[in-house]
Amino acid sequence: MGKEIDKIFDSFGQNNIFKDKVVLQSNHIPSEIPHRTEQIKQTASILAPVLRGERPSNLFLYGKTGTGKTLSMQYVRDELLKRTDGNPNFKLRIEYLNCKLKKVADTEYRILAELIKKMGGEVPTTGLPTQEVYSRFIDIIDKEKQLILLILDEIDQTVKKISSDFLYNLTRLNSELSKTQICVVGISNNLTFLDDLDPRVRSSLSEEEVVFPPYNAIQLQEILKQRADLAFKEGVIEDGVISKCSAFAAREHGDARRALDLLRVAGELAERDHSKQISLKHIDEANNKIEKDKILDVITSEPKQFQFVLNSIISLSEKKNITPLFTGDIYNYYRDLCLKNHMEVLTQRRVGDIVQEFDMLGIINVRVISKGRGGRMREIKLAINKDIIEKAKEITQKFLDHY
DNA sequence: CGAGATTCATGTGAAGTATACCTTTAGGCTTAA
DNA sequence: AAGCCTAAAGGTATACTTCACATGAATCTCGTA
Repeated sequence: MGKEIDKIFDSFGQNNIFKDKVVLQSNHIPSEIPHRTEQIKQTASILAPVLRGERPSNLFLYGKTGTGKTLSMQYVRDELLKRTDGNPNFKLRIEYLNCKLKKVADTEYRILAELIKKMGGEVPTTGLPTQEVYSRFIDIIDKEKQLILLILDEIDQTVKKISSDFLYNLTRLNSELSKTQICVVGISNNLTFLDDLDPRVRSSLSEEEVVFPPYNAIQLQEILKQRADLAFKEGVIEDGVISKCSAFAAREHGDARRALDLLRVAGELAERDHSKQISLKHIDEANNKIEKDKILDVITSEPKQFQFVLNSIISLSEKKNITPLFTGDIYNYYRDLCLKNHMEVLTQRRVGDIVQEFDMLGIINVRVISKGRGGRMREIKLAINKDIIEKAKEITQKFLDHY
């Protein structure tokens, strides 16, 4: 036993793939951001007034996932902080918040609570009127004279739960603040997000806009090469690996984050194989692994009723092998499942909403169809491959066996 | 035969309810002077 | 009398339920050719 472990750790120690893995991790901010100079310049010049202690225009960034929005914004943020750090004349705070985080920042209340926490305050998870949380937020911000830059990432994800009044209020907070000034930077993946917004909100939230176009395959290759040189030891990358990575990512609307993840995971897999090189095979494996991990992660963190519903969908589609499932079938199966396990049964209304949420998560595909006299219903298909379905079923099954 | 009415099974929005938790307040008890 | 604890009152966000109306195309109806 001891020898086995020694073997594992020893071979891990003599890492022959990575030189510096950090540069491939998604939170890493490189010193150079290729092909985004124009966007960074724009952002910087819009936000530059903060350096004189003036409030800049509210700003809105949009582009698809992995086009460097967050990265560029964080780069600009760091530069701004570098220049204001230690300046006694005014204080600059830049707070970044990702609104997509389920159960953390996906409602008005929770976003405010999260912001307060970041500013060093405390707020209970429930029980307070939102208005009260709002005014606490104002209090805590307005305690001392400062300039606040609020970066709300992926606000489009929450637009259904957040009234546009909230966004409007945020952008107009300044009138309620005496010492502090605030500026809102919104980041959105959805290019049509602004169109669905109340015109008042739109005009005040996006006084300025910066668009991030997707990278093309050539640009992706350059990005990958640059980072790979830093991350990997010499010669560990087999020919064609980089171009395959970028091809994969280009297929996904030029998602650079995806490409980098691919490369990193492929490296990890190669390391685990004790290979001397990262081969094309590793890229394929990495592609599966990433997809799988991402989905399984989401499923695992879902509450039990959601797991029951998902389990019903999986079991039903396996058992009957009818690929398009319909709402009614699923609900019946789900209800039996609950009864068998002595669980409370949710209403069909609610289950319908849960199914819709799974659709949003990309685990299933849902389409409302009308079968004429046969009624109207959702047509449901699993959107994940066999391999993942197996695992997903295990997860949800585990949940089930507890009862 | 074809236009319009009907129908089915669920979609969907709004309003209501249950739960878990928060603050405030008033009373009761303890304590120290 | 001041200070502290407790419990009740009054209030909220969130997840879920209830109620009522909306949908959209296959099917039916019925007047017409």
